[in-house]
Amino acid sequence: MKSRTRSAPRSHDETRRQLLEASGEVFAETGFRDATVREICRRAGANVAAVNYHFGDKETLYVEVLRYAHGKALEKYPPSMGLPENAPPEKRLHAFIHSLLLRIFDKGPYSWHGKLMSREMIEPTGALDSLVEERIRPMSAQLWKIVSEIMDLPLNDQRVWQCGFSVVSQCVFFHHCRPVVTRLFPKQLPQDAASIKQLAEHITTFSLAAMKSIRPGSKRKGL
Amino acid sequence: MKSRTRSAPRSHDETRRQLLEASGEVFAETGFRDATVREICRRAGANVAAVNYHFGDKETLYVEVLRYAHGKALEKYPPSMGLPENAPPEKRLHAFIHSLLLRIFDKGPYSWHGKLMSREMIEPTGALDSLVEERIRPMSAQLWKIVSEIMDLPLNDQRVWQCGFSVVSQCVFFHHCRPVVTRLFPKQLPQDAASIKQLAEHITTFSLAAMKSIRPGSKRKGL
DNA sequence: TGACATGTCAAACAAATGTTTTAATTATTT
DNA sequence: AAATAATTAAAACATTTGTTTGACATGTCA
Repeated sequence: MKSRTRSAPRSHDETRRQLLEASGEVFAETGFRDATVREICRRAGANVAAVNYHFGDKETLYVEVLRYAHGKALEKYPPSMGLPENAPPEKRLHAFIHSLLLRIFDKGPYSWHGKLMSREMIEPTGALDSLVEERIRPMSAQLWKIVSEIMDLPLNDQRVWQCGFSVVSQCVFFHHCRPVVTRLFPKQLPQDAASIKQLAEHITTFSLAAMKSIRPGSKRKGL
Repeated sequence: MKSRTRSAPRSHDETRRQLLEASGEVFAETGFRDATVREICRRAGANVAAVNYHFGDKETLYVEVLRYAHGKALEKYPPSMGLPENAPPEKRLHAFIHSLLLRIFDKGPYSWHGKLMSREMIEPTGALDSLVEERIRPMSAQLWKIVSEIMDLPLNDQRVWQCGFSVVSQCVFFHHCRPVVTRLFPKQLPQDAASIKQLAEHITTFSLAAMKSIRPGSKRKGL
């Protein structure tokens, strides 16, 4: 017991990681309920009892997977995209939008992150609470700060709040409504890096124009 | 057999209807898999065997419910929005946005229709194909016509297509991301008719400003 | 009224599945 | 090398749940 942390067995962490990867896939494909522990363990090359041994139960595994996925995605595509804190807000907005799109449309080994999040929207589990507080709220704060600077309005102004959501909504739309968009216009869904970049530019242009027009002192006020 | 349709038993259709209503609620609340036949029958005041007797199995019941919900929603919100064809496109855009929001935030007895649609986004069933063709495509065509007029661009221009989606995305956002928005800002979710109206005005102003700025010949072009 | 069809109900069935148990295996430490 | 702790594996367990069954009730028609 004394040297337990140091003497971590060779393949413990490896099995744990394999379980996380496998369950990420399975949960994304079939949802929490339809995902079976047996299938997860099969893909992870582990025994049926492995989930319970390493995570306690299926639900705890799910919570850990959400954490793991979001962490990996943020690590791969940081919201600032390497931009300095004092860059002009317009550029930071573009970086924010572009990185969010990249995370959403990522085709890499952690692409199931997006699907897991979508499922949480429809059917929130206990995992969502901590996810919102730990990951999403800080990101939102960043966005609202950017919007507030662009619109030259205080952070608690309702217009800032609304415009922030207008920005995010355009980013997550293609992700959440993919089945409908696919059926309406099979060719138009963002696929490669180029089309994602183009979409990011559209959303940035669209939103910037709107915000600058809404902000106080602007001459153009919509209709 | 000869007089079977005429001599339909007294409570047959009634039980069937009760099952549809009850399962609509339950499917929307918990999803297909988590919905139990026992709970559905309990709410419908029927026996556990009722689902299998009337619909064959649980899956057929689900398909029938989607049909049923679709019909009810169309009945309550007919696609026509009451505005004349030749009204200015700005006003038609506002009407389009407002009515879409009203549909989304409807609190009526068939409000589970929206949730079922959301679930179809995550996990499309065969029912989605006809739903898109019969209901969503005509509505989209209306919107793109409006956007095309506002931006003074042809219908097949990619910018028209993108801006149309930017408009819709803002409308469906609060519906799809409600769990997150609720946790971030519990007070800010549109609840009553007044806040829905206000949101419709924001989205209209935001989008109009953006589109007029993007359209050719405009002096302001975002950043 | 009596025979027949139809719908309802309680109970049981069968399959899936999360979890636990117990033994075997492997790694680490003394 | 022996002992101890940690991990894996196979099997069994317990519960949930969709479905079926056979009896009972009810309405229809001869």
